[in-house]
Amino acid sequence: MMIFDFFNSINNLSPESQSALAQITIEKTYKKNEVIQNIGSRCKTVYFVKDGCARIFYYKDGNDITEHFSFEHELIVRAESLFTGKPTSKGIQAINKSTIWSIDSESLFKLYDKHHDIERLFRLLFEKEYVNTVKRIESLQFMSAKERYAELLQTTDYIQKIPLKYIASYLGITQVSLSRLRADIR
Amino acid sequence: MMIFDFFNSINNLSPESQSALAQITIEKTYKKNEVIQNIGSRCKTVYFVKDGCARIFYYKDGNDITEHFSFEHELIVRAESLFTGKPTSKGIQAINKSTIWSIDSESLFKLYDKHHDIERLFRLLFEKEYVNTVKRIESLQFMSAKERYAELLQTTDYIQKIPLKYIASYLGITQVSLSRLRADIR
DNA sequence: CAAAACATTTTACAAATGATAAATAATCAT
DNA sequence: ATGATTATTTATCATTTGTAAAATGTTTTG
Repeated sequence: MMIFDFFNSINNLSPESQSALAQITIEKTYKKNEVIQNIGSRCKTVYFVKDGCARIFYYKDGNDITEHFSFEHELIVRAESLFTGKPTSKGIQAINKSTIWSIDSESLFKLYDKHHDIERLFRLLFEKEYVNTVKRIESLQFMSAKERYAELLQTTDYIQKIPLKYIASYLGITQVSLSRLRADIR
Repeated sequence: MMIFDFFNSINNLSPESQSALAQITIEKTYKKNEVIQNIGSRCKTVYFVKDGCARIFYYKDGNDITEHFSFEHELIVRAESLFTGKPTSKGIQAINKSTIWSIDSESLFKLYDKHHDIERLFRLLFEKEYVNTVKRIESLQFMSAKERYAELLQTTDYIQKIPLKYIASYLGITQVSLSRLRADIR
C-alpha cells in the first residue's frame, strides 16, 4: 500500500510492523460532500488523505463552521475525542471526491505495545499536527482576517477548489466579510 | 523528586526510567517577571510548573503578546521549535514567583530509545497538550471576546493574579477592549 | 435546456473592537 | 512614606466585522 512510502519517510517501519499496520488500514473513496464521520460520534479512526481534501466541521448557533482542512498526505483526526475517548461535536466531510486511508485507532493503539516503531511513527505524526495547531493559534490570535486569508492562499493551490463559505468560517469570519476582503484585495 | 508522583499518575515509570529521568531534571525558582527562555532561542527544554505560573510570549508589531499560560503541573514548551529544531520568536517568562522543573529535551529524546515508558509518558503529555491547543482554536475562531474572557475566568482562580494586559493579548484583544468588557459585565 | 438549488457579491446599517490620549489607581523602589 | 513607575479605566473617534436582505452568478439535475 502506497501509504507506507509516506510512513517510512517519517519513521522507518520493520516489515512486521508494516504488515501489522496494513491489516488495519482501509482505503476508500468518498464522493463530493460525503460525510466521513458524523457529528456526535467518538473518534476511533485515524484518517489520512491520499487524494482530494476533507474538513472537520461543527455547528455553532446553527452555523456550519470549518475547523480544519486536510489535503494530500495530511492527517485528519478529532483530537479532542481520539485522545480522551469522549464524544465530539465535530464531524468529518469530504469536500471534493477524495480517497482516504482509515486506520482503526483502538487496533492502532494496541499495536503500540508490540511495535515500538509504530508508536514512534504516530508520535511524530501527532507532534507535527500539534505544531500546525500552535501555528494556527498564532494566526487566529492577532492577525487580521485579511492577513489570515492571504496566508491561507499560500498554503496550497487546492484552496481554489474549496467553497468560500468553508474558507470564511475557517478564518473566523462570515462569508460576507470574506467577500468584502476579496473585493478589497483586487 | 515530587514530579514523579505526577508523572506516574499519567504513565507508571520503572525505577530505572525514573532515575534516568531524575538525572536530567532540574528544579529552579524564578522571580516575578524573570525570563526563563529568551525570544530567538531554540527550545531545548521541556518545562513543568511546580508552583506559580508562566507564560509564552512574543512581539507582534512591537506589542507584547501572550500566547499561552501554564499553571500548576502544566507543561510549557514552544512546540514549533522543540519538535522542529528551528529557532522560535517566542520566549518564556515567570509571571509571579514560580518554581519550575526543567528537562533537557535532547537528553530526554535520547532516553526514548532505551526507556519505552518514558517515550510513552511524554507522548501522552503532548497529546494532552495538543488537545488543549485544539480547544483554544475553537474558542479563538468563533467565540466573542466576552465569551472567551468568561471561559478563561472559569479555568483557574490563579487568573486573578495575572496582569490584565497579559490576559487581553491572550484573548486576542487590546487591553482597552478588555477593560470595556469587564465594565460591561459588572 | 431550463428550472431549481446553491454560492457569491453587494448594499445598508448595527455592533464590536482598535487607536490614541488622558485620567485614575495600584505597585514598586529608595 | 513618597515620588516614580506601571497598570487599569474612561472617553472619543475610526475601522473592522456582523446581520439581514436582495442581486447576481454558478452548478446541478430532471
